[in-house]
Amino acid sequence: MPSISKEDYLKSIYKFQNENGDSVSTADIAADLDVSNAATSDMAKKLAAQGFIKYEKYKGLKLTGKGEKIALNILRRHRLWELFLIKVLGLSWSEVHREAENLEHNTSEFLIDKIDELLNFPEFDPHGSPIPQKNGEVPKLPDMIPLSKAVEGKRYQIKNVHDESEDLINYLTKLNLVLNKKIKIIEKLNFDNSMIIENDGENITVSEKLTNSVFVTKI
Amino acid sequence: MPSISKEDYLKSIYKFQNENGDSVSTADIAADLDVSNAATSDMAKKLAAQGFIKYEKYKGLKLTGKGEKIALNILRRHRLWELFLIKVLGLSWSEVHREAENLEHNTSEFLIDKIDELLNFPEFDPHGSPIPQKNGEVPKLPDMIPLSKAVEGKRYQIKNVHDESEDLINYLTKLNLVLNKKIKIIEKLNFDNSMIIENDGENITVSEKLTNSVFVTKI
DNA sequence: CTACAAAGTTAAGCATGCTTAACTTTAATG
DNA sequence: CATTAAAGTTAAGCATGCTTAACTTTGTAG
Ligand SMILES: [Mn+2]
Ligand SMILES: [Mn+2]
Ligand SMILES: [Mn+2]
Ligand SMILES: [Mn+2]
Repeated sequence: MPSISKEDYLKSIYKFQNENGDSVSTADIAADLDVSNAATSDMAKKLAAQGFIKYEKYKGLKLTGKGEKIALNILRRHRLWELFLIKVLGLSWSEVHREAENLEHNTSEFLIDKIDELLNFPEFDPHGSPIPQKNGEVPKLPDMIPLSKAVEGKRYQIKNVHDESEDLINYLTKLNLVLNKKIKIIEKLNFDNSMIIENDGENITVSEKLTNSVFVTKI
Repeated sequence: MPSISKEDYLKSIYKFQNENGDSVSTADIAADLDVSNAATSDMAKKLAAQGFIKYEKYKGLKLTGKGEKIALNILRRHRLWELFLIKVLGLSWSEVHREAENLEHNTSEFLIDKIDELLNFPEFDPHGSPIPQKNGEVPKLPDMIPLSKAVEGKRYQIKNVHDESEDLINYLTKLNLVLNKKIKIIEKLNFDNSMIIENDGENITVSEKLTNSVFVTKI
């Protein structure tokens, strides 16, 4: 089994690969994990030596099947813990990510399966992200667009929210822009790419940073 | 905050101090944590430098107030997790210790308090050991003796079981010698210090190793 | 196609927490 | 009280995972 650090590297590589396809730059990983580029180059060699990634100097990192399996397993642990902490222990939407970031590396497969069972084998976590199943399958997300690409006058439903920033989640909670919420786009402002949307019958203005992190489906 | 290793050292020191009083030898800690004596001597210096223990070369280790506070906090985490895993997730008596050994270092104070609350602020863990409370107080155990010191013909109740050995716990479960069980001492055998006891109306023979790890009160 | 900035890698070094081997202190024995 | 075995410590070294500083490669602009 890889170390805790290696698990986090593999998870991060998976994330970027999943978002942008293909191979991932050391700089992206470094920024994501808050370590130096040098540390990431170093680790890339070790991960490649152990067969978790393909790594060509200056060309980026790419998970092997073996590496992806680990990454998905860690994501599964992370997302099951998040859901469990909300449903069973009453933690809030914004608190669970940080907690899960540690628990994901310190739980036996056995316990994870117990949690999975207690939650009745859920497919999505509290941020709308798919929970990899025990057999390795990843539930399909609906066809989403970032809220920033939504069209004036149309109605949308919130289906996924990037969960890394506690500030973002706290802000969304305050605005009551929670998962599965239905909203309407009132106006897009070219000036700063902010947006006026209708939620709970009220018009609110949201920034570009927010609209890039919230994913929606058209109703 | 101390590292995970340091937390385990402090917990171990507390355990021996609590059992045998006074100061603890490096060899005891080393055996308990399955590291070399050298590693323990090394760590003793570091723990002393940080004010967690008093350490005199060749004279043993002793927790300071600061060190004891950490040790009790880790014990609290450990024992709350054990109870939680049994009560909420249906793990078995023998499985929880190993799991808790990792979880105890990777949970926020906040989450621990939530677990405490959900369990309604319990005083004892599944092995009968006291759970240090949030305010630092340690619930009092009844006056117990090791089963090995029990007297022929008298009746006793199981009140505490050392929980480090999964084999022991599995064996006890098989014999249905569980917490709070009432038993009667039929015979003590001087030959090998084994004992014949009555449990569920049946006579069973148990070894000295077992009777030294099970603690009882006289009924 | 050259020069140069940006991106990425290598090198050297540090902290932590271990190991084994060599050495020192303690305490029990005669 | 001198000897010696047991207990404990120090020394040297290793693995992991970081850091900063120096260097190399890549790709783009002139
Ligand atoms: Mn998360
Ligand atoms: Mn993590
Ligand atoms: Mn335990
Ligand atoms: Mn532990």
